[in-house]
Amino acid sequence: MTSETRLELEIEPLDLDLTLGCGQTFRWIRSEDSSWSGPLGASHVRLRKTGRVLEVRTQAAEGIANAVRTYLRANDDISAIQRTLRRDQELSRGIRGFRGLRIVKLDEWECLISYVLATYANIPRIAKMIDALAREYGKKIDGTTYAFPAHRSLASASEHELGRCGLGYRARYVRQICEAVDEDRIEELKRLGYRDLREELIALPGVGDKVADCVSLFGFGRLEAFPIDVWIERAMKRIYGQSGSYARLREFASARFGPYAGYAQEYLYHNERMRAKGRACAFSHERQE
DNA sequence: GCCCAGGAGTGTG
DNA sequence: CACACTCATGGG
Repeated sequence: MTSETRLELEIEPLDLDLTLGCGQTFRWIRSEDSSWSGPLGASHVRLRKTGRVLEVRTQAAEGIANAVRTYLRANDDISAIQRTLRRDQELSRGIRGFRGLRIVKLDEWECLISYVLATYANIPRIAKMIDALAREYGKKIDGTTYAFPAHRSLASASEHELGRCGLGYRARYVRQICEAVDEDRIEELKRLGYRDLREELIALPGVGDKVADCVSLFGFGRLEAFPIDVWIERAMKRIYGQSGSYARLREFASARFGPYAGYAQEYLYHNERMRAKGRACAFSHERQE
């Protein structure tokens, strides 16, 4: 007896394939008609972009328009961000093709757990672990979709039970984080500046430099965060000739990209991955050896 | 079978 | 500070 809601939004620029396709978030599924479906908060939505129109279909809920706009960071001024980043000589030639790549705003708790799971696992497996957790501990949204588990629900599970979702050694970290962080703690963290937030996140078991920056960026929306994984490390060396410790690379990125380092990171990340797949890539010049 | 994965923790030089 | 080793397991 639930009726489907259909609405149209305009969020520009926006490329769903680039934004939801790989890396930032792990729960969206692309259909053959190039629509994307996935859980958004407590609802299940289907997104499709035709021209400038973003079509949203969902079974649920008031406020879905705002939820989508928040999730896709509709208020980010991509043109202004790209104008700023284009001052970087190396970045300037390629980023126009990434205009539709937006940073997403994930739920803080979901993001924290997801990126702890993401350590030393590839993307298909990360998606599988999260899906298993949602199926086991998340609230059922509709026939096949489960919401990401709330803190209360995950906290009720033992390490062994969590391990049955295929988490491997990560089960212990999830268990420990459940003990160290609850909803109130998340609210406190929201009020911190990036540096303090980062410090508090790193203090958590299973959270190091990279995960702390991913959670700062995708969960807490701190656009100055610059997560450095193996792909970014390669890009920094290949394009800028930079290598060394995490702190050193982070300082380089911060000085170079400033308050929008997070967007620069996404552009570099996607470019490097496309390059590895042998596709046309934006910033192609070599600088190694 | 092999190699690698959006790393982190721990120990050592 | 830098490096080396381990962690548990699944995808490609």
